[in-house]
Amino acid sequence: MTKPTPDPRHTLTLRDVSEASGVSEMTVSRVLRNRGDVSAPTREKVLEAARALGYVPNKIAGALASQRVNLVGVVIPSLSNMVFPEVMTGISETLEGTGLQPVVGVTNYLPDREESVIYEMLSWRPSGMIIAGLEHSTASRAMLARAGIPIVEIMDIDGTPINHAVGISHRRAGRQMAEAIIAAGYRRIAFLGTQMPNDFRAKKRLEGFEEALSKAGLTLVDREYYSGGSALLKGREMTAAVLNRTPDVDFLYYSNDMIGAGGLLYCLAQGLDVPGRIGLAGFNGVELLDGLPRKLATMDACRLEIGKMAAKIIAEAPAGPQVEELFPTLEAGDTIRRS
Amino acid sequence: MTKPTPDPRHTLTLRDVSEASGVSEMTVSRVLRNRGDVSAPTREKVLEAARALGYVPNKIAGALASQRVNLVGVVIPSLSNMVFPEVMTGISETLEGTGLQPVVGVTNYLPDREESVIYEMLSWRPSGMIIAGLEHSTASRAMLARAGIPIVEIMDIDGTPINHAVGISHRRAGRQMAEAIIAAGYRRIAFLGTQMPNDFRAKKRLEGFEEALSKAGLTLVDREYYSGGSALLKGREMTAAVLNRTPDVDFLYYSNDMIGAGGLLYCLAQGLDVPGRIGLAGFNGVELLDGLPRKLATMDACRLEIGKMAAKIIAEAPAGPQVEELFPTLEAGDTIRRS
DNA sequence: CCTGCTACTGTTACCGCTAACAGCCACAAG
DNA sequence: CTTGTGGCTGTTAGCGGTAACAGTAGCAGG
Repeated sequence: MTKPTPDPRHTLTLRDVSEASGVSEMTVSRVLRNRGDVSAPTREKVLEAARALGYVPNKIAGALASQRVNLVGVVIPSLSNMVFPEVMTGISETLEGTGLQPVVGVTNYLPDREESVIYEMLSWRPSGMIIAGLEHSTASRAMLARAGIPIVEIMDIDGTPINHAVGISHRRAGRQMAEAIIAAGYRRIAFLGTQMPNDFRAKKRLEGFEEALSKAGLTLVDREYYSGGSALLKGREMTAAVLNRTPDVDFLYYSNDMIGAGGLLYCLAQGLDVPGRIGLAGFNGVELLDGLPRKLATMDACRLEIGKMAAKIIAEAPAGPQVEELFPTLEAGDTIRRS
Repeated sequence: MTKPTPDPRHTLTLRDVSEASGVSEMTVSRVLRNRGDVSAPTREKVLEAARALGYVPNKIAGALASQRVNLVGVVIPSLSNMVFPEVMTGISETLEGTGLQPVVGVTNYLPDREESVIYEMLSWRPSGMIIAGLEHSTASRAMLARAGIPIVEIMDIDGTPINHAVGISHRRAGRQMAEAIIAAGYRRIAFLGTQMPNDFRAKKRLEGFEEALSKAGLTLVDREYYSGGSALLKGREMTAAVLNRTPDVDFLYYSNDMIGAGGLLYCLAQGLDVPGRIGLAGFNGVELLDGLPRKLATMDACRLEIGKMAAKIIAEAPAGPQVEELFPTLEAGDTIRRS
């Protein structure tokens, strides 16, 4: 008489597989991890038993025993703005095949939330962390610094990284855009952006932008902020507000492509001559918008590349700190006058 | 002479905090988890020591010992299409305060990938799983079924759930849209969608749509598929192709709002009378697009609500299976003729 | 025959934490 | 004085795996 089927509600362990296949737990472990030498027949027996039982290894126990966790924490402010999904794609692609796996945490641009997300992630002892931005609470920086794992701060390099960093200079990006706008002959320039005190990158772009303006003896003739809601719609509304308040404005600089697109649609609907009477520019190089009637001027933020390089750094865990600056390209599109 | 500072590279354990504060590891554990009775002064001492050392608990060990993991696996096909981020928002909001935390896995609509994502997640012994769709490989279903945790399949209810399900009937959604279109007097109707054999929900919508057409004695006069690229741009291109090939088409039904928006912009640019000469409709109710010159007809997919209800089921872990059907509302917008 | 080596399998001791239980003390009640 | 009782703290024994090491057998070479 064979042993009765064990309680099917009991979660399986190596011991179950070991008993079912008549070898030690250690051998089962070796088979399932493809590590060490196991004879072909034994291997077959074990795999067969594991499959038959529907055994799923317990990584918690495995990780505790081996002191190795194949997870990489990724901390980003938001998933809904088109920029981070692309970064994630880069990370996933590069991690593929390294045995590492990304785990995402979202902070909604809240420093407190960031701190708790980091804490929570570190408590799972990941093999590395990728975090958007260089601005973190003191506690966050301290936790990361003493975690003893590679930390990569991404998107931005205007500041002091904890360890590694991959990104672009947003300050420079803002400056370059301003220079291009000025060179094209625009002079009465307004800024339209999000009201997010913790979007440091948007803030830096604006700083660089204003810096370049002031170097040319100019200042912003108007500015408008929004928060929440549909970006495209907000872009329309803000644009209407600015045009109404400052009718002689000749350029609108948006903090992102989505509100820029809303503005563009509004200007076209109003029959304004774009880019003759008025020019527009955004930021990000969102592929999503390629189908607009006219191509919005923008700067691509190298998102895919940033994801790939960050993941590469984690996978290779270089000894010394590493800072990689990428250089966005300005795409003038159809909304800046050509000389 | 005081003890020398311990190796700062050594990762901290409860023992370090226990030594630093002069109490047992157990008491430290109790303090850090707020469990059991600990005197106020002891509590203070421990917290102080933990903070000073920068101790981050090891959840791997904790989970193994307590057999409890505060993680909920969420398996979705994609992050870049505006639909799942909103579902995630619903999940996060509801999980907030339950002590549970979502962990996302992305499958890119690939069944093999889905299987490995599920396996990987289950190996961390989460407290529950939320998975998009009802179609999974036999192995996936088996793993989920015997994991002994609540499983919620979301988005769709046209099929047999493993356990719980929350979603809408996509077949019915397609049917309803067709009925509205027919009622508005359109007769020469084309379909434009994605070429994704594994997007079962889009497929079901189309089936329902055609079913309703045929009940009215109609068939699709044209169809066009695409894959990859910028959805807005593809929408334009596909629309151009259909209008070119079938000039007398009078309605374009898109499988999602994004390509629908591209089509809308194209039609408007061509000076076509929308919705007089030609009508358009999409699917999803993407808020993002609210800023378009004209509001595209669509059906909202109840994404936020689905996320919330799924999370609620996980948190409450009801005894019996539970299937929740939600009912999307048709938003006629400005692209279907009003009677 | 012994040695050394390779190929395979088993034993033991943890990994860092928590459940369960066992003290200990002060104080109230009998 | 004994006995409870509640508040607080410590001890012990795992959780389910894996690293490290310890066999064991078979076989080639001297």
